[in-house]
Amino acid sequence: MRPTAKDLAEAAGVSLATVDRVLNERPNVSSRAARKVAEAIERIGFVRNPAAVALARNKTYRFRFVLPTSGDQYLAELIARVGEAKEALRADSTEVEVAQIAMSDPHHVAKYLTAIDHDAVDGVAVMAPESPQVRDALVRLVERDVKVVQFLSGQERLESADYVGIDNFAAGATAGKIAGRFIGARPGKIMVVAETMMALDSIQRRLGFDSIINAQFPHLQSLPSLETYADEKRADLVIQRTLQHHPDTLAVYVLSAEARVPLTAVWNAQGDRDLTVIAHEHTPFSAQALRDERIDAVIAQDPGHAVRSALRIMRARADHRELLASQERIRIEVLLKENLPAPKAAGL
Amino acid sequence: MRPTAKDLAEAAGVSLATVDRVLNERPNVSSRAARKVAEAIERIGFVRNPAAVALARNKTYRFRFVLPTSGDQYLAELIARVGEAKEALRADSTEVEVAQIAMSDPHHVAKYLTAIDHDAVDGVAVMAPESPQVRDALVRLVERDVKVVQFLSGQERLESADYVGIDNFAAGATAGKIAGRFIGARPGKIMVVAETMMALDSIQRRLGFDSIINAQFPHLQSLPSLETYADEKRADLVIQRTLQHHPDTLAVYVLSAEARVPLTAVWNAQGDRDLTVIAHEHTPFSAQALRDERIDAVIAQDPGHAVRSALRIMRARADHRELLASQERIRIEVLLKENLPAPKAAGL
DNA sequence: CTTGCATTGAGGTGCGCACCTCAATATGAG
DNA sequence: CTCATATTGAGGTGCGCACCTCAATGCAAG
Repeated sequence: MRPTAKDLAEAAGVSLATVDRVLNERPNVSSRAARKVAEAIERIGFVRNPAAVALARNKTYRFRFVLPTSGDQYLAELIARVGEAKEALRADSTEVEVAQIAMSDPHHVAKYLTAIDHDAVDGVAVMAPESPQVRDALVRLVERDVKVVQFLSGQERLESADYVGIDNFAAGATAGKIAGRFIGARPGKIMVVAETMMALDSIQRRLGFDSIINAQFPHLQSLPSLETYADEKRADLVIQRTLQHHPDTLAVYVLSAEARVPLTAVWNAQGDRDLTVIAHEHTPFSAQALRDERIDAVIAQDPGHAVRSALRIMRARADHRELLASQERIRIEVLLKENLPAPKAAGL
Repeated sequence: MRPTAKDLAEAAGVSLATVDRVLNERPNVSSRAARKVAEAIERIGFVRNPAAVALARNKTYRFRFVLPTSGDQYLAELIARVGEAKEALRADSTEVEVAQIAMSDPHHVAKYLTAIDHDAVDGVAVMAPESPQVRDALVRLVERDVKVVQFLSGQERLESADYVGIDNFAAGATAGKIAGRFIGARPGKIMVVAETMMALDSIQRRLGFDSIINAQFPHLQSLPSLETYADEKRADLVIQRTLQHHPDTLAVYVLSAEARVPLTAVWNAQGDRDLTVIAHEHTPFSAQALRDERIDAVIAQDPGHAVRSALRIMRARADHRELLASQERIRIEVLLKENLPAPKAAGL
């Protein structure tokens, strides 16, 4: 039979009350008693019954995802996954909500984060661009004992918070390797497009990409990043111009999650060129383009996994629990037409 | 406040006892009462508190992984992941164990499975080669109300059991696509090596591989499968002979999880040829070879994910619970040197 | 009407723990 | 020694549900 707290008290030679004080880190425990209990825990292999703990605490956890308003397909996918998790966690007294706020003004974001109070929320997963204001606001959140997860965003990593997402340098390097190997021996140029190069993740992907192209594919030259600013007309213009100026363009690498605007522009302007196309994130658009062989490869991070991982982390932190690091590492996935997940999985 | 069973009874206009009968599917409930309760569940949004259920049931779950004895590195990795899960689930009254049995004789495997009794085990995850005997034994296990998961193995899918693992045809197709694109325009041959082609998963991978090579890379020819039977001498021999007979060999595709024997033979015999090498599964060996650029790409299925998925499925089945299908789909991962996970993740 | 069975309700117990109160004892400072 | 404070123990309550017993009611067949 599995030992209970009562058994533990007996084994440690103390009362149940003292065991309770030790287990829940309450005050007024002598170091001698604490040691006795700790030793007994090891000796009899005591493990708290999480079900009983949850029942007795009768606490509801409240976690919030703070996401941008501007909605590309990847964001929509992300929100759908949060919705799924929300349903799945309803049983576990865990409330999950999404707040979408404008990310353009760092002060506004910081203000929003600062207004979050510890009583209303146990943890937040924040997807916001890098800025000192936001970083400070996150630090203050942590100080108020709100668990913080830096979520899929190119922020400087905080010591006091967890990060969920891929290594963007490595993701860029992966894209570079695929591009180089897919292109083959032909010399030529690679067009690199981003929504904006202000974002840290775009910068890191670019650096990773270039590091591989330069080191391993010297016959290829990656052109300066084009920025679309999510503006269709501008994208058409700069992309068309670039393709004209560089007739020897062999490939296109889209750094941002939203590939629709730049790639539509590319397809309009490419003529009869054979371009190797690499984009980021699995979305309905990128999946269809993979199937149509208009995109050759997609570098992706699974949004469902990211959401669940963020929730597991916040929950574990709230309970002062350890977690399985290997499960929380988000993989840099390489998606081709051939290993694309089936669109709608038959309910298993 | 979240509604309890008591609230549900009130809302349904029945007693707690009847609610209990309905919720736990006990006999002696009129269809009228059942309807009233079901309606009230919808109306007030009642959800059982899993913590309370777990506590009241006070049941310990027992799950067993039935794996082969013969140990390649992937199997070792798998067993290590089961060990991790075992530790993690200790708190949740869930016992996880590994049984390694010889898989060479289907009768022996079937006998082992048949000997498992319902009282001792709630679920088994079986990794065994296809055979009618094993399939029948699994069906009988299901009939005895043991939850069965077909685990990472090339078995004909049972209707009554879950499958955890990748689509091996798609995995082979992915390998084919990578091989074709990495090789480029040069015409030549691809050597295909397997431990044995008796295994269904090897066959499916081969079919997937060939389908892509034939359809998309007509300048490439994939040679008949070489079988090593895990015999180093034999591997050396057949591989050396094949390389001699086909000087225009451009790539090697190793179908089996154990790539060490065939690839060592290849490296010994390749001379100054530049070969594109594709293998399966992330192991210390394949990871190191990726880093050394002796393997170009690895097609992998995450063993940690597979183990956790199998456990989640068995647990959900035992509780008659639904589960999130998207979480249980094992991805066909493409690993390059650039997106290889860090060897030892710093504890997060 | 009576008998037998199906259905329902009332109520109790226990799962393992968190959290609380109150009294008893120990320890240290002065 | 005396008082204040720190430490400890005993005991109770409740979390939400599963599982059990027993009595009461319903209903239908004979």
